[in-house]
Parts: sequence; structure tokens; C-alpha cells
Amino acid sequence: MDLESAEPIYIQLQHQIIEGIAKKKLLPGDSLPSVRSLASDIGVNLHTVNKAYKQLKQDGYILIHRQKGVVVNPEGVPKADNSYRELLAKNLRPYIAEAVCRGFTEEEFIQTCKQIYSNFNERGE
Amino acid sequence: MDLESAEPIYIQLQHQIIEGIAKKKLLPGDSLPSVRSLASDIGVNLHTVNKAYKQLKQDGYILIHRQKGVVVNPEGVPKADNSYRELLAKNLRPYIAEAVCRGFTEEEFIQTCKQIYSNFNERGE
DNA sequence: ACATCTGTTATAGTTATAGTATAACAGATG
DNA sequence: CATCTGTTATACTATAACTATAACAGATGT
Repeated sequence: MDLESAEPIYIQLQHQIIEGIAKKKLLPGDSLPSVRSLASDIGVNLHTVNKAYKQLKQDGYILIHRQKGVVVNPEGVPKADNSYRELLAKNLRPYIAEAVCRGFTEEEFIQTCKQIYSNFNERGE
Repeated sequence: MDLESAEPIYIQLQHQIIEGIAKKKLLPGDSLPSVRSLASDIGVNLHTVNKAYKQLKQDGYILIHRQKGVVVNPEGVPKADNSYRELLAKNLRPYIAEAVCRGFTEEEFIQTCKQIYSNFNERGE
């Protein structure tokens, strides 16, 4: 966590949890710290953590049983649908436009993606 | 231009100009509207346009000859270097983590990228 | 010379977002 | 019944985005 970053803390938190799920360090059913304990752990306010959890819940990454706490979605994360695909393409567009301008070829770009993918698919970590 | 978007106007402007260069609708040496005329065209303040131009200049997309106005870099956009590659990977990471969680495979992801690339490489548009 | 265009800078104000600080509520647990 | 949970409400500060004017300095055209 970088509290000095331009990236909002609650966004960094979301990314970190999503990465944890992608890397299978967080498995379906695993429980996450309460908003209060996590907030105190990383030294931020309760609401900042709550904001991250709220969004993750909305996106189907986690479930929240009032008193039992926060749990990684036991059903797994909702599969990619059309609206996801559209949003992804919209988000990637500016990066690819910049790559084209800088002479960063399709092959190089794909190689970069593959390398990142491999970070998440390493088994037995 | 979507003045209602959560995406800041000056960012949208940057993206649009970068896309123009990527699609070769804007060629090296082409001149762009003055900050004032562009601002009045899209109905925003002079400073909003200036902020976008400033960043584009910093990134080497455009040159600014005090009185001659704004011009697409005649030398072309600076080629991808290591710091660019690092930043790109850092930026792509969250999108790929999400894709992994949603069962969006590497092949599908790459297919998405290729399709976007093809939008920029279409000749004779 | 002079008006006019250019990018640039400065100042000030508004609005929205991010984050903090408390407090309280409601359901579940021990 | 105290304590933990997520949730909600309110209020405050700091910062970013945007707007509104105004002015400056260099170049151009008449």
C-alpha cells in the first residue's frame, strides 16, 4: 500500500484483493479482515476500506454476511459477459493508441500481456 | 467529447489527439487548433485545453512554437523505452488480474487487443 | 506603429472526490 | 448483556478538475 500514490487508497485496495484472487492466494470461501481491523492494520479510516469492499461486493468478488464478515465469493467471480468485454476494450483503447504512436508493435504488446498473465498462472506458489 | 463523463475533460482530449495520431488522421507536422479556438469549439475553458496540450507536449506528442501554434511532433512520437514499458505493464496489470478472475482467457484477451490494434492499422481511411 | 493572434502565467472561485473523524444502529455471538 | 460485525449518517479537511478573468510576451499582418 502506497499512501502517497496518486492512485486512491480504496482503488489500490481493490486491485490488491483482485490480484490475490487471481493468484489464488485468496480462494472462494476465504474470509477477509473486517473493515475495522483492516483499516487499523494499514492505518487508514474505516470508510476507506468500506468503500473498497462495497465496490468489490457490487462486482461480485466478495460476499458480506452481516455478522460473519467478508468472504471471497464461494461461487467464484462472475464470468466475463458482454458488458465486461465492452468496458475492457474501452479501457484498453488508450493504451494501445499510445503504443501504436510509440512504435510499440502488436507482437511486443501481446508479449507484455502474456508475461503478466504468466504472473497469475504460476502454479504452486 | 463527453462533458458528463467521470473521465476528466483534459484526459479525454489527450486520448482523442493520441488516437488521431495513431490512426494517422494527424500526421507529423500537422497543426492543431489554438487553445482558445479549441476551447471555444468544444465549449470548455482555455485552461482545460492548455492542460491537455501541456501534458501532450511533455510526452513528446506535440511541439509548441510560441506564436506559430501547436504542431504534431515532426520527428514523430518518441519511441517506446524501458520506462514506458514498465509503466505500461503496471497499468495493464489490474486489467489482466480482473480478466483472470473472470475466466477471460489469455487467448481471448489477446484477441481483444488484436482487434483494437486493427482499428489503428487500417490503411486508407 | 498598432491591433491581433499566439502560448503562458497568475489569481480566484466553484464543484466534486478522497479521506478522516465520530457517532450511532442492527443483527449475531459468546 | 457486552462485544463483534457491516452499515449508515454527519461533518470536516484537502485536493483535483474546471471555470472565469486578466495580464504578459513574442510574432504576424496591415
